[in-house]
Amino acid sequence: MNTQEFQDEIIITLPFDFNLSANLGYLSRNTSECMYEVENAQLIKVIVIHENRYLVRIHLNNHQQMVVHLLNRPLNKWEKAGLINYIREWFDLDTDLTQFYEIAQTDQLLHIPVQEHYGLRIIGLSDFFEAICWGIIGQQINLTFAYTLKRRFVEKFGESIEWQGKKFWIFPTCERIAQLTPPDLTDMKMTLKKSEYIIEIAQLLTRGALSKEQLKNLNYKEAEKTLIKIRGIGPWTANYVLMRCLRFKEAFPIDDVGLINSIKTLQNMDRKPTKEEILKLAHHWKHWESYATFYLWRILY
DNA sequence: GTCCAGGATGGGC
DNA sequence: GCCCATCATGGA
Repeated sequence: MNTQEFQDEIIITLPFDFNLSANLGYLSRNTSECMYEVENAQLIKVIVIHENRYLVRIHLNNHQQMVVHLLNRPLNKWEKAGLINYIREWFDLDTDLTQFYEIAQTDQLLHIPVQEHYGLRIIGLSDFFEAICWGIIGQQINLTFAYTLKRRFVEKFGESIEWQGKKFWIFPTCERIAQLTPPDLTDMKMTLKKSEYIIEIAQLLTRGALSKEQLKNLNYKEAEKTLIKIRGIGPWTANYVLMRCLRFKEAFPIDDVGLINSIKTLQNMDRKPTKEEILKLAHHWKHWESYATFYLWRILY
């Protein structure tokens, strides 16, 4: 094999309106995050594609291109193509935001967050199981505690790659979690219900009764209905997963406390807005509800 | 000590 | 279909 077919660096061309610091700003919003590390305008993460693990470091070069360095292994050309696809989807690089920015410019809620975080894209959670677990973990508890629970979960049941004395974690597989019993999770202070939900869903995924590919073939409403039928996944979690993992632009976690509080703040209200009031405000966002929500979150977190 | 948090479920009506 | 008690723990 000709060694010149291998390489450890990839260049990715970015949309003109992409802003790395806006995106790293989102990624560094919580210091307890355990699935990647942000430092000195660089992002380090383990990316898993077809059970292959790539430890990557991402930063910008002087030409506003994304530079991806492989830290644990070289790539052949097929792996390179797969990794580029993964990263383009992760940062939603193939979505044209022109229309969203036009809408936002004249929107009473969105014009401020969009001005402040221009260039931000919805950062994906490509791993379907991770997206569902993160949704369930985050139900009805404050974000700080949610990050603590996720870290315990990942460090107990996930694997890691060591690099320069640091561990970079891989989210636990559904196969691993499918073998657990609820006490394995309640021990780390997850509620019994959430423990049951996560294990049941891991078993669904393991036996192929639910998959990201299956949902990809459905339209938004069908996919939402499919997810909500599953115990532990309600309207909020379904839309969170559809937004961050399946990338439906119209996904809208309208019950989200963060969204509600963000609107309360921006509207200078002395009470929380009702669902009807939010729907009225969101009327102009058609097909961009997910992006609107993501930008509104940035006001608070 | 009190209130709230990136909600969901199952029961009653 | 809507309302509501309950889950359950930690953060502020």
